[in-house]
Amino acid sequence: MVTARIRTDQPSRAAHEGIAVRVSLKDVAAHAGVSIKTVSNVVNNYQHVTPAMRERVQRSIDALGYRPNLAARHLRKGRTGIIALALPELGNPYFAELAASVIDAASEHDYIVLLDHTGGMREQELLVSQGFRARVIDGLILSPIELEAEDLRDRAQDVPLVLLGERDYDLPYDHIAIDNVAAARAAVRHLICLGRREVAFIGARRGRSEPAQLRVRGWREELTAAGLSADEGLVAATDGWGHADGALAMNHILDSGRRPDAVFAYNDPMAIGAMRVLHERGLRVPEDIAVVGFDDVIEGRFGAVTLTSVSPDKAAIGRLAVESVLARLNDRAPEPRRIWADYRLAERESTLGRPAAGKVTDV
Amino acid sequence: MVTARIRTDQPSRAAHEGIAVRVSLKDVAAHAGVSIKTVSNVVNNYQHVTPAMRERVQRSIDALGYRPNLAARHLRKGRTGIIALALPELGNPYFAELAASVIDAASEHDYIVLLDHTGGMREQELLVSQGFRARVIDGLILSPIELEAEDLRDRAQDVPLVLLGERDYDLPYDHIAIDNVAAARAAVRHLICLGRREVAFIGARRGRSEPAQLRVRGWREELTAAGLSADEGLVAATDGWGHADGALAMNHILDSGRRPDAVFAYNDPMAIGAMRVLHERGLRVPEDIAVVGFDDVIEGRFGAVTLTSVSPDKAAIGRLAVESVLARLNDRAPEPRRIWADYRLAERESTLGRPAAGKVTDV
DNA sequence: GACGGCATGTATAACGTTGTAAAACTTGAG
DNA sequence: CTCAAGTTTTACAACGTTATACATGCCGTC
Repeated sequence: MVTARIRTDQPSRAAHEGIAVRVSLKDVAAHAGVSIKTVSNVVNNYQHVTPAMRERVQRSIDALGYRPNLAARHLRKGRTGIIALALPELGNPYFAELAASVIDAASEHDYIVLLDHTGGMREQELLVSQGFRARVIDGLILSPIELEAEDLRDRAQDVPLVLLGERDYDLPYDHIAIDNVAAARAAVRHLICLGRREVAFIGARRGRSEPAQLRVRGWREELTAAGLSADEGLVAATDGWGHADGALAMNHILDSGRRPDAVFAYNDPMAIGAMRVLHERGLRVPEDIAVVGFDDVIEGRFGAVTLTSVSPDKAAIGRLAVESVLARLNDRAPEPRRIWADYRLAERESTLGRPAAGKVTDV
Repeated sequence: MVTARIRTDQPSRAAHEGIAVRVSLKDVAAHAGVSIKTVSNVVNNYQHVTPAMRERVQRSIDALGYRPNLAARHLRKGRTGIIALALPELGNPYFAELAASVIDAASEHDYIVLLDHTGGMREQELLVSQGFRARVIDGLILSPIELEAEDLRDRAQDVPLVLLGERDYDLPYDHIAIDNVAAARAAVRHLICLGRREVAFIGARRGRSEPAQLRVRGWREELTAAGLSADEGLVAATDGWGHADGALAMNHILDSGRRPDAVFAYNDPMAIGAMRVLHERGLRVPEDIAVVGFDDVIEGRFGAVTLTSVSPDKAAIGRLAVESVLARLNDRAPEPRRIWADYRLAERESTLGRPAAGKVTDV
């Protein structure tokens, strides 16, 4: 069969007219009357090329509209220029914002991001970590939820892996996170300083125990340190981490007859779900119950009651994750590191004495 | 330099121990004592392979832990198995949810999604549409904001392009969207049926005119059809489409001395930003001012006042987009089509007579 | 029992790129 | 002028895969 490729005398014109033309180094070389490798040298900014030659070849490149074939380059070099980012859920705005920050950071290094989501399910996380979902990647940034250390232990080390988030493995991989225990303690301390004495925790994960563990621990430690009781009856387990889960958990606590004067939620959507329930039940935030969330997502700043939240430096996390992956790719790979990103506590109406009045706060 | 590849007598064992081993068809062929192509045939489920041979080769594949090299396959076949999805913003939960739906749909066809975001900036959209940001893709799904028709007209037709969203081009590309004019009219009609007479529109785009145009048009048409005046003084232009922009716009309208009895916002985040302002100014929703948003993002269901919103069928949009791209890839390419996705109006507290009481609504 | 036809397996040549090594030029010193 | 020591360019062989075309073996049939 005749190859379906279209060649014209004036490919540049053809290209301009929108006809598919694939131009290879070979074509450029022929056009410029030099060898393929010389063209390659020009394309790759090889040092020893005379300005005259560079000029001449560049002219042909422009004329033909040549663009390197990445598949071939990849096959040859073993690099794709793609890193994968696997997150539990895109629906959670925290992860969406994180994804944006990773994409931007990667793009600064001329890397492109392949995005995947696991739903926080071990099965999916396993597939991702072993590269079965995306097999064209130079590196992987994974934010695991259910994955166990053992799942990662016998992973083929083909592509470098960087872990994100709250899970705490003892494994030879870079891990980027904020200090969850300290951050949780800061949040709870803030509540205690407001005079709250019964602080509920919403969002311990039902079933497998690990996720949220660190934040629960922070909650427990801080209460204990303050001489208050860390009453496990005030810890509400949930199946997921969405608004609805927060609402369910809040209802559950209130239905059990408890009346905490503060709630610390695993994340913002859950805190907002909880606030909705409080509103429905006629409980005032923060007068009756103060609420603190985690992640500082944008929507927390625009509710009827704006939400106090632990605010991780998402931009830094994205940047650090990308840099870690690329460092390992380029063999500048030091010992596996635990990298702590910054965070702060963004205080808003949900923990203030007086609720809103005036202008939109803290945008 | 010696190639860094490690080969052992028992690669499977090595793989299990996490040592990087790259196994090619050649290795499998040697191991099974057959030709490379035969192994390839097995891998590709070629029809004419005896069960015995298939069995034997498969055994070698498993033993060596062979996995096809996608770069090579791509180079040979001209396909990557990757489609790109370029959205304006991931921070907007609508787009995040849409991304999730595209990823899922793609994964059903064994395709992987490369995600990019343009910030809604023409420059970025141009780069994306011409494939300068991602050059390893089989197809592109783009949700443009500022891009003009002319920008797409002289695009090289290398990879199929499918357009998403409100922009309305007369170009030979598939376009998937809901009927924005009709949806906007439905939203405004709903407000009118509630007895509202002064309906403001928030979110006409400042500067370049196109985006939001269809929704503004729907607003205008429906008001006119109802015999009401489509007062352009009630249309607030904004720079972006976030919560803060909605808040600014709402403030702007109120500061101008107008007191509309309803607000129709370009999207949910803007509607929520507007509601926050109304709350700060002591105006009640819906009693004083009813609010309708667009996109039906999850957070609209958990505010103190839940938000009525136009709810596009995001799953369908994602699915249709992926199917369109793949159809065009496989040459089953009919005439460029405009495909309408479903939508409905999700009615909630922000347009009800009486606000919440009872349970979390409509999750 | 040779022969067409079919099912099965194989050798080889691409795909477009870059690394290596060697060839072809410069240049400047003796 | 020659030759050594650069600098610049070239030829060629990979990278791992699949398409093509061909070789083989096995039927049943004339």
